[in-house]
Amino acid sequence: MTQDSTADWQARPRVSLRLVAQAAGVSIATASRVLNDGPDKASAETVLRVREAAERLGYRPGGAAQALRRRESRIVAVLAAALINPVMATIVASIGHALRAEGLVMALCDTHEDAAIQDDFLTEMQAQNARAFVLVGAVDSPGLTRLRAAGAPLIFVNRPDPGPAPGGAYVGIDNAAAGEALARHVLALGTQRAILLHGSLERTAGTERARGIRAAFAAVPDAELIAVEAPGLDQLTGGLQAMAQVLSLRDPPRAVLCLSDALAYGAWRGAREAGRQEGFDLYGFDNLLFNDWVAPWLSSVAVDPAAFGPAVLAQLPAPRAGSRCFLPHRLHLRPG
Amino acid sequence: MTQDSTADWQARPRVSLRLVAQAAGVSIATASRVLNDGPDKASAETVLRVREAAERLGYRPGGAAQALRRRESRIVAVLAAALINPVMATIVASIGHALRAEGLVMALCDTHEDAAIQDDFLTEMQAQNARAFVLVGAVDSPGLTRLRAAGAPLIFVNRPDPGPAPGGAYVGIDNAAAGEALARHVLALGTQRAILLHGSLERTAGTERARGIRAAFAAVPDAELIAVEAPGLDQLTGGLQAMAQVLSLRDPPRAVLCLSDALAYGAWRGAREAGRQEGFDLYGFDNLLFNDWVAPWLSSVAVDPAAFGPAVLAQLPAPRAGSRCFLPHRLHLRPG
DNA sequence: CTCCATTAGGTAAACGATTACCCAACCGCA
DNA sequence: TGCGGTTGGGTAATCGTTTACCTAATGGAG
Repeated sequence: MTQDSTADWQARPRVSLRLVAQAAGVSIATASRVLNDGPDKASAETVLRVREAAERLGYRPGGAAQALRRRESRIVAVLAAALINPVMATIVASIGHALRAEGLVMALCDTHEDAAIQDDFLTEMQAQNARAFVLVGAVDSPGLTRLRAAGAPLIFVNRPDPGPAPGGAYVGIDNAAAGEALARHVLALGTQRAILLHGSLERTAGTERARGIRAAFAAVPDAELIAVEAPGLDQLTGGLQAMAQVLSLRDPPRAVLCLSDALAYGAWRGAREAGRQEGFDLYGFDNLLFNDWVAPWLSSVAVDPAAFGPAVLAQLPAPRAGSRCFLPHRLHLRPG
Repeated sequence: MTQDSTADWQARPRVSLRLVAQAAGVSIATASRVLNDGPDKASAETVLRVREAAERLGYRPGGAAQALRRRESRIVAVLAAALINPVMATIVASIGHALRAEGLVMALCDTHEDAAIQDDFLTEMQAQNARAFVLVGAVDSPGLTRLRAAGAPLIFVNRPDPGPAPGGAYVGIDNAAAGEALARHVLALGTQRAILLHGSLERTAGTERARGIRAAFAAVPDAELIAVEAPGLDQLTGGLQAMAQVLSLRDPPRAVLCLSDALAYGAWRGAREAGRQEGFDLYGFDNLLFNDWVAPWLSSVAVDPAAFGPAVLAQLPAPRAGSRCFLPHRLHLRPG
């Protein structure tokens, strides 16, 4: 009655290794060896015949069968904390691009900073024999702990491992150094007092940025740093509300150091709606693409997003726990 | 010497169906039937035993083996034309979320509007037995033509099939209607003359938006619409350069209708840098998330990005060629 | 009591690739 | 001529699941 279920649109029969081998007049084993192990495993003439047959038939190795036999697929699991954040989206694009150049495929999930979603995806990807796990903004979760303990290949991007002990490689800027550099620049302008506008400090990147900024301010006698917390998960709204606090200060400092551009966007709206946008100098992190176009008032710590892909790729073969690849950052100052 | 290669970190032995069957004291076949075909294929007691065993052992079906046997994996190929565009990134996130709720996995590729990259990914995904192909901004390409001809499940999102005849379902706004609505609004304000600022009209979405706008203007006697083309692929830079043209007009119209918010961002920068940002009313499409925060001067046609995921999902089972699912859009006017 | 239909579940053949193992042919050398 | 080493390539097992097919048991009808 019901015959073997098949995606009906697929070309039948599939161009399988067997077909190639038949066309070349060799056994499947030989064909596989030639195609995978290079030309040293067979006579030059055989190599040629097999290659030609594969080419002619348009052979593509079936991903599923390969993944089954080698216990490893060409899929790399990539988790992003919030694709709504353009900088993460760009990083993800860069990673995807680098992976594809190696013949790998990016499976992507937006975790919305939710541990349950993250774990769900990690488990699913493990069931798919994912080759590695790239976490662009990981949250701590039981599933992550499990993988860490199992020694799975983990790469943390842009936000170091949130766990107690780092379980994989890190790729991203040196957040503490970047924070310190930003703060030093601000101080060098003669600033004595500044706002540190931060979101939830549970995110490791933010913590480190704040640490660097604090260190720089602590190094200058009489310099004062007023920390203001932006409430909630949404950085834009949080920045807006935090700015309200700042505006209510008796003598608010001019310099406002935001731990991300999104916070700065929110803060700027707050200032603008109060008609006081001229009263502040805003600083951020990430240097969102649109800054030059619609937020020229913002200075920001910039990283080249295209640098992430190759850096992640470099860690892929064997991400050693605790290894860190720091990408260069620079301060992108607002014109004028 | 070299033993069977294995991702060494993987828990060995894998919790396979055989293990579950053994634990439940049934054959593999029975276990599979219970887990896949529902409880009607075995006695209530057997069902219970199998389910319990699977649960206890933490069984997850191996994606590779499933994909091999059923010729269909749980992977859905998603191609985005430019993840750097926040609206596409958000749409992609929405699609990914909806897919995951169905137990599907999103494999993502940023094509950069490049036919070669698109084809490469399509081919690779076909080799992985992808269940469907979702194209968020497709370009025409030989590979796409091939899939279309083969009757592959194609879903075009946000930009209709660029090919001569639609080969899959479409999900997105009714671009022509949206353009017409926007133009009518502008005309209703008493505007007689306006700029139509467009990028390359090879993109189907843009073409349709322009068509709608032109239709609305044509319906009003004496209304004048001046088309200005933004050169190049980068809409931001293109908008900037196009605005230079506009600024050089003897008596430029106040209203500037841009076919995307990115173009509008570029145009605004052009106006601002000339000190003439007060002289124009800008309109766009997409209503980027950041508009309310840093581009309050922009009115834009908005769609709820979260609507894309469910709509795509609805088309998934069998995307019929030519079927269209129009998402609602509304005009998001700038405050004041 | 016999016979047929139904149900429960086991057996084994796929799916497409990789690879351990084996065999045959050939080489050079004593 | 006999022998060990190398090379080229075939055979078959295996990865984990699905499912066509078969068997045995059970129940009801005649």
